[in-house]
Amino acid sequence: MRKRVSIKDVAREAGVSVTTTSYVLSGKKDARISAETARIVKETAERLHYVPRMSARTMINQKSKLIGVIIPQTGSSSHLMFSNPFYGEFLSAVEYTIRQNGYHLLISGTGPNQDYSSIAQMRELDGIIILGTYPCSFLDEMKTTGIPVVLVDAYVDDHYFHTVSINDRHGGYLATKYLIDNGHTRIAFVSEALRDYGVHMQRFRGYQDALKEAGIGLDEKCLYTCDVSYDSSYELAPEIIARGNGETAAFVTADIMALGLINGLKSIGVSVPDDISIIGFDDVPLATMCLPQITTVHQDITKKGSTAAEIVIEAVEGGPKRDVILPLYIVERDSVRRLEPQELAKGLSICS
Amino acid sequence: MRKRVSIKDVAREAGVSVTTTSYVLSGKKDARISAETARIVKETAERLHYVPRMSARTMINQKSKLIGVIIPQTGSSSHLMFSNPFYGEFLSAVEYTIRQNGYHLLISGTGPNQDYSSIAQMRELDGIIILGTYPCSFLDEMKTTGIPVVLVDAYVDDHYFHTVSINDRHGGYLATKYLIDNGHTRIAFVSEALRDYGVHMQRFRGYQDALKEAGIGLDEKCLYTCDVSYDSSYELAPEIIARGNGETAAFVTADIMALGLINGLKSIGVSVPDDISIIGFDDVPLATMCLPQITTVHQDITKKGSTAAEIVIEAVEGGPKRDVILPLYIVERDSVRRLEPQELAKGLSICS
DNA sequence: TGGCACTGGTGAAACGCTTCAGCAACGTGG
DNA sequence: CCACGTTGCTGAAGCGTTTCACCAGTGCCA
Repeated sequence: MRKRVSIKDVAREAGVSVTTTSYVLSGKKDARISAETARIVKETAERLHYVPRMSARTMINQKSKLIGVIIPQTGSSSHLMFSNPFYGEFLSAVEYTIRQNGYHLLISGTGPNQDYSSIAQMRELDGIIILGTYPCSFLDEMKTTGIPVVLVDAYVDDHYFHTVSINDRHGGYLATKYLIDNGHTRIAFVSEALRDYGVHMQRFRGYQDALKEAGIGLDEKCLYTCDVSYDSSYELAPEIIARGNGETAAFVTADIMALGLINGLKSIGVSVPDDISIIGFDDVPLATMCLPQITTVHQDITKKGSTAAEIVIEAVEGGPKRDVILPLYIVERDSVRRLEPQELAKGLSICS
Repeated sequence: MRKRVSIKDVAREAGVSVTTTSYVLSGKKDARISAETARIVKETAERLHYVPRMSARTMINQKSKLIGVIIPQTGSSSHLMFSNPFYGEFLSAVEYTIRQNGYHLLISGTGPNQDYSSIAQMRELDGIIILGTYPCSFLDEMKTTGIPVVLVDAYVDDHYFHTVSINDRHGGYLATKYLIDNGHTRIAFVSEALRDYGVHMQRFRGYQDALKEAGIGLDEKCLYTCDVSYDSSYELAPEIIARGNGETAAFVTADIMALGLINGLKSIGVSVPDDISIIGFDDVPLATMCLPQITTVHQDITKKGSTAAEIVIEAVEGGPKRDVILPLYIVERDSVRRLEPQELAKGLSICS
């Protein structure tokens, strides 16, 4: 394999200096180059298939035109970071937006002993998009690098970071209120293990808000935890029934979990929404592909991705601090049933 | 923001030369460094949070430790490259394997006028994984760069490229034969538009093989085309019924399409598998999340991703040419119904 | 003709790192 | 005491770019 052609080769072949070649090819408008020379250089570069190397450019401008994305590892498996379709849609939007702006995307899942701030420095990333929540020490490290960071779906109160999110608390409130408005009073809350700064915590707060507003007491027995994955919530179904709390509805904080739960319940003879109503969160495409179609809190995942990408690029290019909150709303489908007044007293029949 | 610490800073602080510092930190065993000096240098580097820059290393070794992945844009949308859950699972496996080997992953979707060989050269990618099929000119360009390429799910007959695939033709054969063995003789074939070198073409060949073996003539009217997406196949449902070919079964060449079709049929009152049987391909997680659960041709997508990653890394490090064919098999679920002999004569009742 | 501005171009330094070649000091065997 | 190998370390070149500073030539005006 022969050596790759460098700017020197183009210069020699075109009969001009490296400096001139560089000026022509990098298209600086203030450089004084005659039209003829420019033509020759461009032609020569074309002919030799010259492609400038980013590594050399990076050394000089301290800009790599590379954006990093960090995606959380959900659950226990070490590399099923895409088990939730949410990530695919998000990533797709980020990649597209980044690319349209002349950047490229470097992705990394999260491992136990991965040092992301090192990766960021090693690769001289211009900016980073971080999805989900992480230990504060990690974010502190990121801060010291001085690289712009956009936090998505994380509630970290630090002026340094840009953020993109939805009002998860309000979403949780809306979901729960929707169930209440449909006559439910015993409402299970199913989510990932609650962590500070996480979206699930916020959605839980919203759940509490709606309960409180309706004068319904919080019953800790109605709180369930599982991984954000289909299988994990599927396996949760028997436990919910076994506990015998008589819930007539459940607010599940991710559609993928809602679907797992619905099918898990179905597998043990409990029907949604006949026996129990379920509302999800996210409105991933999956929510309409199954039966019953899932009533859920809609958020625009693609918009979330493209917004995060836009912000990080703006920040790289000197833009101001930004915090964007995207809208959200309930979309009514078939997984929630209206409870008639006379049913209220009875509670969930299968638990009687 | 202060200047980033470089190897010079470490050297000065540790009171040794840059050369010595480099030898210590890059851990060359043949370098002759006293234990004491090594200790001091390491300590200093740690204390200053020194992280070597890849761009500088890349210039010297001509190795970027960067692997690229190219994912096809499915359908007409410009950035829904993850509309098929297949990609997420594949990418996840690739990313994990790559990372475990000290590489990082650069991803790029496909755009209309994207020049990937330029990206590859610009970023000095060590290797590339290409998913799906592309115009030959594109592959030729990749070849001229001399960068190792692993083709996944593409039937290109060129010794230069490594490949990872399954026996799609055999898979198509098995799927079709399964339908035939269950008593079906009028069998629709639903796939993406057939292209040379593509997996769908191979699956079609398998479909033909099985038909021929069973003495069933190929009926062009039973061939349907749509995008590899849920929505596109959903919308195909009315057309299949409208054509009135009396198919009692369909072989759909991707699960996501199979699901779209099933639900599309359902929406117009046609039940799977009661009215029509459907077999899919891929066995994505989705296939078991819906009702009926989809009978399909299983392939190990995660394995496909990790294998592609392993091969590309091996190739980068001087490994031999490799062509891997992964196993596949039918997994029986609920979307195919056994047709009883007396039903054969009648054909599909709804079309009568 | 001298002074000056403008045009079109070049040389060389710099970015951060690796690595070759070489140097001084110190045994060690003859 | 010389020759030679070994140990521990360093100087400087070089990777492919960009960019600052400078230079030669030309035209123009006073």
